Amino acid sequence: MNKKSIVLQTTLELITKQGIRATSLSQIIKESGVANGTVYHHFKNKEEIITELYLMLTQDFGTVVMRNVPEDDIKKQFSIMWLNLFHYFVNNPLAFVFSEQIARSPEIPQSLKDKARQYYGEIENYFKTGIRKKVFKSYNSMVMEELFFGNVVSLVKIHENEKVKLLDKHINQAIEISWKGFLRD
Amino acid sequence: MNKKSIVLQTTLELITKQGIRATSLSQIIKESGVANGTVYHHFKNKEEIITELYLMLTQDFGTVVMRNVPEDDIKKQFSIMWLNLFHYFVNNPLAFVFSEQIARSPEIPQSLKDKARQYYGEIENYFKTGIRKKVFKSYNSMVMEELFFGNVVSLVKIHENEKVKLLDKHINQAIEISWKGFLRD
Amino acid sequence: MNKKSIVLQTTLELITKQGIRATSLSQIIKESGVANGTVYHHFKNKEEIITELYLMLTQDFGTVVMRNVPEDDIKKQFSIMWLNLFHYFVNNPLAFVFSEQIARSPEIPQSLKDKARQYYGEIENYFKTGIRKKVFKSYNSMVMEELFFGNVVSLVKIHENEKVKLLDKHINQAIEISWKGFLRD
Amino acid sequence: MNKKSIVLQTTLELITKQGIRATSLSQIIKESGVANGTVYHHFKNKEEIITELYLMLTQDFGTVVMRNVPEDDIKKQFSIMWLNLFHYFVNNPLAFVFSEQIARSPEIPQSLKDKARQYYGEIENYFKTGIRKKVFKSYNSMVMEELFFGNVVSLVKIHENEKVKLLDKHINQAIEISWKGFLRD
DNA sequence: TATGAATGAGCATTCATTCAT
DNA sequence: AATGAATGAATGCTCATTCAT
Repeated sequence: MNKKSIVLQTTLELITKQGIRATSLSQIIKESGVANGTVYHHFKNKEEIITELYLMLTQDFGTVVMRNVPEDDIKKQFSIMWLNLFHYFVNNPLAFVFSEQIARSPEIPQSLKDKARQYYGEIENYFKTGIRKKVFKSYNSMVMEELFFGNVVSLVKIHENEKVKLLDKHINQAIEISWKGFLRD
Repeated sequence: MNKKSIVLQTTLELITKQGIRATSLSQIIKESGVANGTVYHHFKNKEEIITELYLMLTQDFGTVVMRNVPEDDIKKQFSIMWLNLFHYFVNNPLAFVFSEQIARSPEIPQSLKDKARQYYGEIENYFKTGIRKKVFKSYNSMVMEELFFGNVVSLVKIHENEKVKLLDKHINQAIEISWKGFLRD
Repeated sequence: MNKKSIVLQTTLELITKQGIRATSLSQIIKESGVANGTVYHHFKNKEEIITELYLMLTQDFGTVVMRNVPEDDIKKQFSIMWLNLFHYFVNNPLAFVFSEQIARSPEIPQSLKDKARQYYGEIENYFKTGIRKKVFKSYNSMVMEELFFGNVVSLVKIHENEKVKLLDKHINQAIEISWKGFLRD
Repeated sequence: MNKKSIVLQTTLELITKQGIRATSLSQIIKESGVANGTVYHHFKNKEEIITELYLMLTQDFGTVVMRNVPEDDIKKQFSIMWLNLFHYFVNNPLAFVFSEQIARSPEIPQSLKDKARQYYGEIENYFKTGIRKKVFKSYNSMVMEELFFGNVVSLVKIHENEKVKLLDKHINQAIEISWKGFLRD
């Protein structure tokens, strides 16, 4: 494992723990046991570390969400997508942090935000298909996506909070609530 | 308007624009035109400014959410609560930022987070009543609250994004989706 | 003597010894015994220290050159001006360094360079008068000024070199050479 | 063109543009497209690049100044030498920068400075001959050289300044002024 | 001959905070 | 109540240089 990877990995961990702004380069350097200049040999500046990290994490985002999604059953598709996203965030806290911070933080350049947006393309397609098939009511697709996404996020937040033990039962309830909202009456 | 208020107001604006971590005391001082020491005369440290700001913003949170909520009609209650929360966030971006950052950021002490939690008491009651009245299915109440809350947040985010013009139509769709999810079949 | 003056004085000495670029802020801080942040309390950045120093040094430049210059005798005027400039540079090495570096160095903003230029106004007038009085041949006045100035600089350089002891005799020779060059045949 | 030459050439250009101190090795490396270590393969350190460059530029200095200088006519000799030097500096800005910086900058070792000095030997001889032939007044020869040299430099500076268009007329005036100063009355 | 990873001292600057007035 | 001089740790970054390949 070369120094560059070490830096990336360390940064990943620190940001996950503390957020982007709270993570200083000095901390990254100290934690990773790499020399000051070494970081700058591999990265142009601090932002580039974060950008690279972000790209690493999001590049497989689209495929992750669609993993094991069956061909036909639109309801099953919903559950699987929902859980895929949920587990992805739970297992990739940084990806979650990034997703949450994307809208606001100026640290993440617009180009990246746009790139992230495109990963949702598959989700958008899903909802449009659902509407065409008369399963979902014909709501605005951006609203649908955002609510779907937000529902997953809400559950991840409960999970993260750690004060409450999140059970499978709760997750299934959330999926059910989420699903029902979009249905045609 | 005394110096203390000026500092609070300036901080409010800066945090809204840039987030908590990105807002430095020097910036607050420069922007507010107040002297270095004056800030420290009124506040013990930077954290105290934020805490005080947070308390200012959230103290009327509970009443805001319940404003104009009718006695009987549970569906109308839902819409009004939903919109109250939505408009509150749209008009108080800092409150929104805080809400979003509460879960994660270590800058906000746990005591405050707990305090914030209690404001949701009214919402919790609402859902419990709804379940008792057999309008809502008996989901876990924390899940319900969090999803309700998250749905509002999702819409605020669309609104904030500014790329898309959020119309009343979209808001009504969101409320409908949100409401349907919780219903008994 | 307040901290700001100490910083200015220390910087003056260091730049005189080492040149502008060779003088680091850390050095200024160490040498002046002032805290890091104190410097930045008084100056916006390193450039501002240099600018302020430069203005301090050059503001009396014009009057210095014309000090004790007699009314009538154009030859005596020449000698006095020449010596005024010479001694000014010898006694204000930084002013000399600055003068030398003005043309090239990008550290000194154009606005300052222009300001410096205007101090030469008196010298320009002197030569124009001399031409009108048929004492000097009618050379281009910028050429005359620049050569006059350059002659002084040449002698200061010999003086600075320290390898050769510069005697009054040499200075007088230089003034004579300088004077004769401009004369009408 | 091998890597070593590329490095030298790039350094030459950068120093000409920015001065010695402002030119960093990293810049040289970036600009020349040569690898980090390659520079250190060819040069012991940064100073050696500059030294080598300096020697390259000055080695033909003596011959340049004396190029096409006629045998007899002492006045014609003066003009030619003057113009040779002028054009040399105008065409070799780095040589000019070096000449200007020689006296002060500690980056250039004394040994080099002495070496440069010796190139002026021919000029020294010229003036001594002139004095012997009773054309020049018997001024100190170092003073004469330095003023001669300084006069050329003054014109180069006007030329460099670019604000004023330097015409042949001006150059001829400068040569005339320069020449007249040294003459026996 | 040429490469580029690695280093750590040093740089200019920003930060939250203290304290005398 | 209000000021602003003073502090020094910390930040992001550049530098010249070393070394194994």
